[in-house]
Amino acid sequence: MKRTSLKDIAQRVGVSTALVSYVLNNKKEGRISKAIAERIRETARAMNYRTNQIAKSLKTNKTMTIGLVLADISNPFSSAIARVIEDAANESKYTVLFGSADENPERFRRLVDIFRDRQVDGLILLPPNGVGEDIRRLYEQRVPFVQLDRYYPASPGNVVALDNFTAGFDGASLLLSTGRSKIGLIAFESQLYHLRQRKLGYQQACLQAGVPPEPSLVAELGVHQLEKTVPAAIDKLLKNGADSLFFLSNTLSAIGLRHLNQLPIRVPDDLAVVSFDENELLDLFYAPLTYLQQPLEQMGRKAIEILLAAMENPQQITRINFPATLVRRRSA
Amino acid sequence: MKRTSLKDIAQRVGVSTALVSYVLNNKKEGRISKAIAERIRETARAMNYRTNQIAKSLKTNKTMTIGLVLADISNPFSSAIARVIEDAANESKYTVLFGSADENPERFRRLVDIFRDRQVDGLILLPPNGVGEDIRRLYEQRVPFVQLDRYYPASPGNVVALDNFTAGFDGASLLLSTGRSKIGLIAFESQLYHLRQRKLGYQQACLQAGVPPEPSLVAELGVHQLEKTVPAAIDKLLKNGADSLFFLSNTLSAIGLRHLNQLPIRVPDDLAVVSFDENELLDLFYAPLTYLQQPLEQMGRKAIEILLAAMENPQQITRINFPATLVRRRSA
DNA sequence: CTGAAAGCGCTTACAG
DNA sequence: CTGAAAGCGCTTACAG
Repeated sequence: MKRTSLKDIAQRVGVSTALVSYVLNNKKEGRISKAIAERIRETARAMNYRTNQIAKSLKTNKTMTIGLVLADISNPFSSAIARVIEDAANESKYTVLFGSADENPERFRRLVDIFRDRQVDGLILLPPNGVGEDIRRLYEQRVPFVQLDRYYPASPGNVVALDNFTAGFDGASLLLSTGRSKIGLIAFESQLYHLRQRKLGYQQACLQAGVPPEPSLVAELGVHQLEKTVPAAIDKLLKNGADSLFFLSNTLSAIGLRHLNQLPIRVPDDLAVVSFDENELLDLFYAPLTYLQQPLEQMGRKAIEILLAAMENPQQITRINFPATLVRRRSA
Repeated sequence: MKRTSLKDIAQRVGVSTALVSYVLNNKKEGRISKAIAERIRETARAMNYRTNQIAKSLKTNKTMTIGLVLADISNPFSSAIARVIEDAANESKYTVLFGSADENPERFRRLVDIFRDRQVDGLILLPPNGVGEDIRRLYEQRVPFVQLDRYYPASPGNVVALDNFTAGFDGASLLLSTGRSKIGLIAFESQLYHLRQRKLGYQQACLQAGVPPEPSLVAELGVHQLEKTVPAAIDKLLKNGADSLFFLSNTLSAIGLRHLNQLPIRVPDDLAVVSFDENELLDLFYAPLTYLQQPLEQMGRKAIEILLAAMENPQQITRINFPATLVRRRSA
């Protein structure tokens, strides 16, 4: 059963496909006789006409489609972002293609290429390590894109992210202000700028409080086997005398909490804890976690807004850092 | 900066676009002179050629694209499925468009229409309430699709789902076998078939054990305001004497656990608990939850496999129910 | 071994 | 008010 095309309608009504196209797109309003227009619309409805977006896209050079490259859609942070992007994009009639780069530069490049081959109108990127040059090239090729959450500060183009330095600073400061001076840091060994900034913020807060950060209180973990490395890191930091823990991402704290849950240690009395990002887990822990909240909804919407603007006017580039909110609860 | 087209390459090399198309697609191998082929390939590389999938799709009537309609990408169950689908689809060179229907039939229809307008080659659907007729119509229109997880038993077409009746039966049976006879059921009031089946399984298990299911032990909740209704339901069931709780979905148990966490009741001694589906939360609860595990990976892959087969041969339809695995842990 | 030509389903500048 | 025509970037049956 072939889909009905403009031509089918045109033949049935006895007009040109041009005319059918005009009325169905509400172009040239008023310059087409009401009677004909009505007949065309009716016939289109009767024949169950739906426009072939592929054909339309080929002609107009617009696919009304956005490519979203995430770390991993099954991760709560990624999927929360995906939802915001989906809704914001839909409101402007865009559909989103997504892919998970899995912290793998190769996969990232492949996804970007696939999306470009499909002629997406723009890209929202949460890039992994090692693709700074690729981002730069996208910029030079005038592909509309915005880096979201994660970004390469040295690569040009639009950015929407957190003020990660301040967030790290605020998290550590809270701990320090409650009398903790041996803050254990659980971080990724990643070179990702936003993560580096969080760590720098933490260090700055310590220095400023007259508490030189000790390397023995810092654990930097690879992305793999976290189920093993996080508990081991926690044990080590505790052995080294940590009186508090600062998790620099929700993946780390999610796993960390499971471990803390089984330890004969009481949060917050024996150990204060602060984490990044929201997560249902943080609520269920017996001492609801204090955390730094990213304004995801705002950030996602801003990213789409900037992307749409960039499609119109590629000259104007925007780089924004949103402040995190410190949500205080029982753990610190 | 215009993208380079086949024509550009053809002109540069001095051959027809047809020839360029042939060599770049490895068609007519051996029937094209090595020398020319090599020149074409080299030029394509030099000019940074990438094929325009939109144009190719228009001609071939294949977009290498799959539409995935979920309940809500930000829900862990949806996003876990999305990841499996993404990987399985990618392995076969397909890209996936996704959308969240939000338990809303209108949104579901809109998403399906949008995906079809974009000429997706097939659809993976997790349909909400009230779209049985739409599914039937898709079937009649010979659109390749498979219902995944949720489905309308009366609508024709491919299905990949859990054996929900047996899963419900097994969950309740476990509770009964450990001496619990007043099983409180926390369910959705939804008419969704897979949820109904879970409930029927529970009832059947009770009956078979000589424990007539009491309506006062069953709570069926609307999808909204669960943050309030789940705790209220739990309180009610406990008041009515429930000695155990059976959550029919992970959304329900996630919220329920937060409430149980604050109650002066000990799991499993005072109250045994069983839930559906995996979730990090289930681990963090002080009594790790016993739950019915869906073979998501298998189900997702099977869905793609069936979908690809359906694109080749629309006649053959497959309906499969996978068994759930009862994962016993401390809560029951 | 290679090319001219038609056509996929649209849109749109142009002409009348 | 309406239509003929070109063209978006590909593929492919056909002819030579």
